[in-house]
Amino acid sequence: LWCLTSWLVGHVDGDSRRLVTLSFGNSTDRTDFAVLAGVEQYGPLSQALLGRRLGVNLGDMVAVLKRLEARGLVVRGDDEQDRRRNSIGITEAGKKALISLEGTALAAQDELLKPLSQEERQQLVGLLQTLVKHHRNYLPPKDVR
Amino acid sequence: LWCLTSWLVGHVDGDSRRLVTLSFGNSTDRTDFAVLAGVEQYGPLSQALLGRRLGVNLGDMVAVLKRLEARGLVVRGDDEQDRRRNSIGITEAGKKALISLEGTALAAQDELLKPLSQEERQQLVGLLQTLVKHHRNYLPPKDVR
DNA sequence: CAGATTTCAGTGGAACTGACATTT
DNA sequence: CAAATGTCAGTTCCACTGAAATCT
Repeated sequence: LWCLTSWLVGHVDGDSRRLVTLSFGNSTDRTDFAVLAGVEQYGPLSQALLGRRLGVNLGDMVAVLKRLEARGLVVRGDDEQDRRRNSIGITEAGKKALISLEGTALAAQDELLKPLSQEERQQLVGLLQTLVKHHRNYLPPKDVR
Repeated sequence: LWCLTSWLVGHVDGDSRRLVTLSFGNSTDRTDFAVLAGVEQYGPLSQALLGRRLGVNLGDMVAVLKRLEARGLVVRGDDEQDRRRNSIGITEAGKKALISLEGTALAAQDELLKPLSQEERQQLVGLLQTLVKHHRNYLPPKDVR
C-alpha cells in the first residue's frame, strides 16, 4: 500500500496543503495565490483562459477573482475584441503582494522538501511535470483544454 | 507556478483520484480499499492502530469498517487482552475482493504513470516515500503517530 | 485520576455540476 | 443555429473536529 503511487501522492498532497495554508494563514487562500501568480505570469487575459492554464474550475474562478479584485490585486477590464470576455490584469499592489506570498510559499515548500537534496527536488519536479502535462491532454476534468 | 511542487502534487493527486475512483466505480471507495489492504498486510489489529499506520482519521475508520464488515470482507472480533479494542481481521472473501481490487488499482496506476519509464516510476515512489516518512514524524494531523 | 479506544454528529474546504443570460 | 464566456446556486467528497461512553 505504501508502495502505491496513488496513496503516496495523496498523503504528500495533504502534507503540502497543511504546510502552505498554515504559512499563508488567513490572509490568502491557496487557489487565490495560484490565480494571482497566473495573472502575473500569463499577462492580461480572459478568466476562462486563465482557469484552463491553471487547471482551476471556471465556476470557482468567479469567487477567486472577486476576492482578488476586492483587495485591489487584480483589475477586470473589458475586452473590446470580444465583449463576452473581461480582461484580467495584475496591479502594482498585486505584484507586491505576490512577491511576498511567493516567499512564504517557497518557505513552505522548503519545509515540505526538507528531506530531499537539490537534485532529488529537481527530479521530483520533473517527474510531476511530465505527469501533469500528459494528463492535461487525456483527462479533461471538464473545461480543461 | 508550474514549477511549484505543492501545485504540481495537487494536480497529480487529482488526476490519480479521478483514475482510481473511476476504475473502482461505485463498488468500492478509495479509502475502503486502503483499509482493506492494510488489514491484510498488518494482520489482525485494533482499528486505532490500523488508522495510524495508514494515515486515516480515526473517526472515519468507523464508517469504513462498518461498510467492509457489512460486505463480509473483514471481521471485528474482541481483543481479550484489552477489552476497549476490537480486533480487525480479513476474511477469505476479503482476500478475494482485495486481489481483484489490487488489479484494478494497479491498472489505474499504470494509466497514471504511463508517460514514465520503469526507473522513473521507482524514482518517484522512492521520493514520495521519503517525504511521507519524514512528515509523519513532524506533521501530526492529530491521532497520527 | 489520566489516557486510550470506539462511536457518532457535525464542520469546512475544495472540486465539480447544472443552469442561465450574454455574446460570437 | 451551435459554441464560448461569465455568473450563480447547489452537490458531493474528504479530512478533520468535538464530544461522549467505555475501558486500562
